[in-house]
Amino acid sequence: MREPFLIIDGNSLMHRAFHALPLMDANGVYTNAIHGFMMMLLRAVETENAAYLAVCFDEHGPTFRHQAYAEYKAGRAATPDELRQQFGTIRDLLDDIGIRCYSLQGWEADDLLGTLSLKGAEAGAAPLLLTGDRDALQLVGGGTELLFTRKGISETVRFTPGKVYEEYGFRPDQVTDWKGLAGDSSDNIPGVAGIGDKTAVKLLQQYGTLENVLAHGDELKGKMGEKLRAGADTARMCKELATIHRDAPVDFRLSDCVIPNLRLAIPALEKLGLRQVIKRIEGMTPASGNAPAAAPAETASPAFGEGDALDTEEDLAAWLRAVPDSARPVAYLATDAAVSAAAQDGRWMTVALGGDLLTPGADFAAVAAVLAEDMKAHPAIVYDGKRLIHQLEEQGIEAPAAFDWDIMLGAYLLDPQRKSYASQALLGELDGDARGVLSLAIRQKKEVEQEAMMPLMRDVELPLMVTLARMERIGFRVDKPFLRSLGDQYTAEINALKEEIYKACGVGPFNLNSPQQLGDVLFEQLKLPHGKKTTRGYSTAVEVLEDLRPIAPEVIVPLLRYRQLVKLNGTYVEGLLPLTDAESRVHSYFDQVATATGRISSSEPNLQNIPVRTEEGKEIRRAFLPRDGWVLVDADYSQIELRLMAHFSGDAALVEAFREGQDVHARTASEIFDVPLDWVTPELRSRAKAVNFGLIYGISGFGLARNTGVSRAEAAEFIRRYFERYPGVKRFMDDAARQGAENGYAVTLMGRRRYLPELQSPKPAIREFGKRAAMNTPVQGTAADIIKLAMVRVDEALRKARMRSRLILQVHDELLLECPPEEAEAAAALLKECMEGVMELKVPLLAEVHTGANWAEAK
DNA sequence: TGAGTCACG
DNA sequence: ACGTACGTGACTCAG
Repeated sequence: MREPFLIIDGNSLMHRAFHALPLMDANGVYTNAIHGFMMMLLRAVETENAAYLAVCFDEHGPTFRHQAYAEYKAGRAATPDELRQQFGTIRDLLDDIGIRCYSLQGWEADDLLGTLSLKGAEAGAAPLLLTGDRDALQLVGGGTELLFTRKGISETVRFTPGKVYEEYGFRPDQVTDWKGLAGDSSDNIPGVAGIGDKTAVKLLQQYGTLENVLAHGDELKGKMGEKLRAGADTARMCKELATIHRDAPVDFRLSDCVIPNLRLAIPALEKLGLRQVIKRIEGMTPASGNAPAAAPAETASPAFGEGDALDTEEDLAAWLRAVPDSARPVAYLATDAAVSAAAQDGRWMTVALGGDLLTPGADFAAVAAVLAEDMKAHPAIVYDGKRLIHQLEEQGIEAPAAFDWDIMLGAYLLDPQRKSYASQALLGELDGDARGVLSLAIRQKKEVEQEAMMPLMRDVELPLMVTLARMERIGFRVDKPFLRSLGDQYTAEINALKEEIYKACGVGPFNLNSPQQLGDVLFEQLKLPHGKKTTRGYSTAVEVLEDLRPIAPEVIVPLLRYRQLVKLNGTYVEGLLPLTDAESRVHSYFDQVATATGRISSSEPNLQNIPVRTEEGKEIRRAFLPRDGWVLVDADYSQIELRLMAHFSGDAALVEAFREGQDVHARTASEIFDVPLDWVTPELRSRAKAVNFGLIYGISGFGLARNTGVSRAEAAEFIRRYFERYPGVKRFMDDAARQGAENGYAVTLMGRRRYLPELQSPKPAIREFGKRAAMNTPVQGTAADIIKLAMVRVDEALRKARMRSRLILQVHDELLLECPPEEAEAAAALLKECMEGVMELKVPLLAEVHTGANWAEAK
């Protein structure tokens, strides 16, 4: 299926928008035409589901070929200053976003439209012109269609050849003939004096072309004949003037026109005050506009059948041998049905997979072996390389240790908030084709480079992908008998608690797991005072129940215990056991593209939320074991987020606390409660700790109060005192929020970005949320950068030292190794070294290491 | 499928 | 003038 290639006449649309909209300005810069232009562009991209986009402009300056036409155009009213300025701004804006613009000295924008539509169709796309210039109707046909703007900027009409005829009574190729005869006052083309639209159409319907009309001029009687003979030369000239030339010497590659992430426009649009446009971008579904699609091969390999179902792994091997180094890296995509490859010179091939009589095709293992061999020698461009590694290893094939690029990771770095990184969402129509992977990768590399995230990709995300794949494959051993016996204890106690609760409530059995039914019993039947309400009824969350404990302990105490045990049993015993493999190991999936801040997430099972805070919960950790006879070595960063706060803010007191190795919460307590360090009580320290947490989350008095139980006034006072004592931190927080608003995104130490459209919201609550995210993201995100880099270093160091110890888990600020006992000491030292030495900050990084026979012991 | 709850950093 | 701590995933109920 041909993918829509939207080609916009920039001059036409800017004029159209300028005249349709009242003048608007932001700090003295006029913006009405830009606003209108962007709205038209976005609507067309979205409704047409465009995969490619180009914008053409006139290039003013010396003209040669079209001098006559230019002179005519010069006869038009000069472009007003208020519009002229906007042309410069829109060009910069489009460049910023990465939308391909074409302009060529001596050529009009519509010549470029004509040329690009021809080339686009040749390259396999479906060109769609967007313009308000009727001349362009002549370009319709041969696969090209046209959207003609109508009614200001709000509507367009779609022209196919049939629609042109229906509307005007002549074919697209007769547009110039028509203009030669009837002229076009808006274009300063006179046509033949005395011949108007209707007559021109009649003549063309009879004679076909202008030349033929003139040749038969003698046959025409009366006034019309005279007019024609008199105006013949003018008519020929007018036709020439109206003719669009489709041979402009443009440097065109369809892959250059892949639509970039339009969110990139947000910071610049914000500066221009174009909120409506921003909203429009935010409202777009990822599949439109944000879904860079792929270029079909511009020159397909003649030597090998493209997508020929009979191609084999030998054909792939031969194809690969024929790929010159200059055409590498090669992109690969493996789906259930096929493996395809595409090279930088446009050559590509597909090997269909099969394996039974109904679906003949190559054997995946055989194709995969060829693929892996090539990837080892030449790092490749892939989609979801981690999955590919697993696919290869399942076939007993050694996977490559490095990749050139992964478009899933690329898409994540460029927009970590996307809902989906499914190949369908990234590649659109070309899903399933390596050519799509290749062209998207090319686009992404440019953007990642532009946004200074290349080191993050190269040194962190790409190698980490390989490390995570290994961690997933290795897994974490679980003590099943121990877990089962825990489960039995929980179940017995849960059943007893159930009875106790029913009895205490004085009502028959009801579903304790239903917040609705529980709320009904507690607050309607027992008439206990209710706290906050939820959409469905009363909240039965722990905070609420805790408050009820003194009022109705006979119900609440067993209920809280019940809740705790049900959680432990359901999630961590019964949830975990079915996930173990034949070796009693669980293989968590580490999602590298899941979070907005750069952290990884863990699922099936989630090993990042195994209980630790309560003694009851900690028991679960005893069920996590190293390989038989080995030990676990665990290391966690001490206060990494507060240390980063110290680093970023440079705040003297905070930096000093860490450099001196002080107990930072105690120091904070001493500062804000104005007592000597030695006098800090556990109570004061715990309050100060809450304040420190609050800071990391983007502090608010309300939040601090709610979380610590102190009054709002007290919370506000704590914060006031904190900022008084730590003015550098205050400055950092304010700067973070301000920069978030100015740039439209928050950024980490390694350049990872998170876009913050919330800061543009008209709703204050949403904007406040945006501010907190702007303050938290650099801290949480940099911590993520740091531990990710440490993981890569640890993995590398272990292999270099030829150790058998291996990384098996990451929990945000914690790494876990399983080690042969004789390596434990060395592994612990290596782990500490890698984690602390990962980068040099204004304060030292500290990692605390422990060894144990199970996870509880190693903490 | 979304809301509520709760486990973690 | 407004409702809130930041970031996740699993389980359960109920529509």
